[in-house]
Amino acid sequence: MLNTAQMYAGLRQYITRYIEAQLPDEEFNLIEKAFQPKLVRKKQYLLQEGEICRFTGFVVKGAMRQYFVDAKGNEHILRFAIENWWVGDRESFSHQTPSKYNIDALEESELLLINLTDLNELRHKAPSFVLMMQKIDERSFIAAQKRIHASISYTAEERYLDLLNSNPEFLKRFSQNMIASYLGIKPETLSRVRKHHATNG
Amino acid sequence: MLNTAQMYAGLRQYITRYIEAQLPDEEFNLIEKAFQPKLVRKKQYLLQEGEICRFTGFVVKGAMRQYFVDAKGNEHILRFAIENWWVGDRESFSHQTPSKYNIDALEESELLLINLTDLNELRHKAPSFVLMMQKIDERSFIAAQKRIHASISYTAEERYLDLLNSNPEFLKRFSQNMIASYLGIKPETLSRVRKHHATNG
DNA sequence: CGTCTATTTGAATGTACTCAAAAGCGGTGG
DNA sequence: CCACCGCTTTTGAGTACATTCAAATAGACG
Repeated sequence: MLNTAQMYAGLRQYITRYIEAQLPDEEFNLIEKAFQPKLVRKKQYLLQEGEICRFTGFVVKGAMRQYFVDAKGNEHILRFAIENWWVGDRESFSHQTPSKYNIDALEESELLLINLTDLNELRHKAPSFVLMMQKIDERSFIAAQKRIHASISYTAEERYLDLLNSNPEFLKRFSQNMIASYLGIKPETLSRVRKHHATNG
Repeated sequence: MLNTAQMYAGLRQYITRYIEAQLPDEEFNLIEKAFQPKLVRKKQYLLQEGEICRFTGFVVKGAMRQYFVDAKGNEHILRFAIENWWVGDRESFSHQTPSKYNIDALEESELLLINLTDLNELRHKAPSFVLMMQKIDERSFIAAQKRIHASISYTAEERYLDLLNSNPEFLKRFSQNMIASYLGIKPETLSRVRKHHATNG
């Protein structure tokens, strides 16, 4: 359990690293004022399907997932968010429309939240923040594109190996049910894939 | 075949609509200077795998595709770009690293290209352009997320119906081979899906 | 310890793929 | 105008990969 000073320090460090430049105190003070700390306990929701996403969150500590439930009742995890990742439904947040997604905590998580009004204000007052957002958007888009690349051309086993390579920490941290859901396969299939991969090459 | 004035007029109209505000002449003059017209004939490449993507392009007229070739030699189309869309490999362009993708013209296409240096200059000099880019990034990310959503939870038929709904113009404009590749299925499967959908509901 | 959930294993099924061949379509040249 | 060529689309039969359903085993947590 972190105190608020530690949480804001985490955000500051993140921004500084991200923009690869000094972050002036006066800018960070504005940023600090705009973000509110929030504790989300395991299995609690930050967002539920049908709600409008009012916040974008920076994960200081913990692990969240964003998922949706399809017509057959199957859960599909779209993304995980762990320390130093951002969480929220971009579409719902920007357009202020109901979300198709649920976001909940896989572990007790400590977030810093900002709402759309405050974020738009920061866009005008804190150039460092704008730069950071630009870079995040770029990175998010590239990550999304890689995911599309993987999902349209890889088999279940290849997607697993790709994840093993790109985000090995996920495999240690999350249950196989969660990993399977993220990979777009069934837990039984993931189990078989792992067995096959362990015995063979 | 358009003259250059018509091409720049197309870009100006696009930006104006996108930012939902007036675009000052002095800003547009800067933008105009930064973009170079380029004609790409059918089947010609704008980018080939292994090259660094030096340009981002605005499609004034025509149709382009971005695709990659997997280990088995199968082509997978990541995205199409038609009139008023942007084309380029974002990752390669931003990081100036070799691209995994090919971009070629499905029809004779007229583009306006900008390189990274000029784009970064525009970022400083043309606020309208920055705003437009912000909105494009957001939109691209949301579109990518939808594609992930579809590819991890929909069957071949559902993906086809989703495309039929979201981009019906693609189906009129591109061959079934192209559509199949975009959907991540084989042409034979698409043919069967269409037959099934035509006879049944 | 007992309960609940996660993971593994097995057998049958289904969806999409591969390979092969036929049919359709568009453009070119005789 | 028709014959031919190349390319796309369709159709068929067999196959592979992943799913479903069911049951057994293993782990986690109170």
